[in-house]
Amino acid sequence: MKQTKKRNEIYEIFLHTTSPLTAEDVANQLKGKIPIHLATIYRTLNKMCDENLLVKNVMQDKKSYFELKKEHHTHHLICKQCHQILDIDICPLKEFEQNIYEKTGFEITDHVIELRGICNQCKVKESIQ
Amino acid sequence: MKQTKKRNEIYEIFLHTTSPLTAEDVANQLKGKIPIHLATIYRTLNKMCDENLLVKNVMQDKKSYFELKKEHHTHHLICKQCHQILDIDICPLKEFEQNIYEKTGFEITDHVIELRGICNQCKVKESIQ
DNA sequence: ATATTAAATGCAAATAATTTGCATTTAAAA
DNA sequence: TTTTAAATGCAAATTATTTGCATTTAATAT
Repeated sequence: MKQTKKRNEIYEIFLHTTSPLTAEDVANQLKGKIPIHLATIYRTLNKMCDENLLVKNVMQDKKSYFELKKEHHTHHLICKQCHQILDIDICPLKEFEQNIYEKTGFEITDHVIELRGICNQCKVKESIQ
Repeated sequence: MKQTKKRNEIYEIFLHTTSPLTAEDVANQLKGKIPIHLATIYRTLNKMCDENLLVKNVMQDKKSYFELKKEHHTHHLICKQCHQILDIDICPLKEFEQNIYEKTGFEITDHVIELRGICNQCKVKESIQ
């Protein structure tokens, strides 16, 4: 792969964000900074996934979300109110997958979890009103 | 809501299938039986979700999957080889969600899990060759 | 330093799942 | 049986994403 300004700028964004981003999110962050076509962003993001720099993940809104690939994968808490996405490091499926394997012989190789609800701040705000 | 032949036929399909179906899956099952437009299928499926007869769920292939709504929700094991979808009744997130709530105050109200891997049959087949 | 080559980019057009507007039909209520 | 609101078919719109192609650019060999 070739080192370009655009590629670096995109990668920088992920280095400074913990929550998953769509191609459009990336485009918005680059707006005003550098001119870049949305198709290029898509191509770059997908390539970075192939190179194992990022991971892609389709959420219930039918959009692809990208984020930095980490050794130990993380999951996310998505607040339905303020749309903020919180990272959690614990994976609740370790044991479960082992269990399933023992019981059924089905070997789970990868999983996606989407957790939605109301974050603490929003709940506090709600209770005040 | 109005009782129609088409609606009933669609609902019947779900009563006799355990795995989640796309609108196209439904269309294929109805092909030859009754003439029905794909748009009608989509509208019916969505309405049935509003009526809490079905639940919709977007998977990593970016398609919407529908299935019968049950009291206790189920999860699925998707075989990457034979594409069969297996139902599992256990939900691995009960405790976890409680835990998250206690630690962070984030109240998880709904979750989606997609579990992919290789089913027992496919693994056996593989080992034979 | 320069020429060469393969990858990256921009742009417009294609794709694919799903939705929607509108005219027509049909089930249920009056 | 008439009335009315919901259901249906069809074509066209929508939305996120991909792709073909011409052009530019970074990395490589000379």
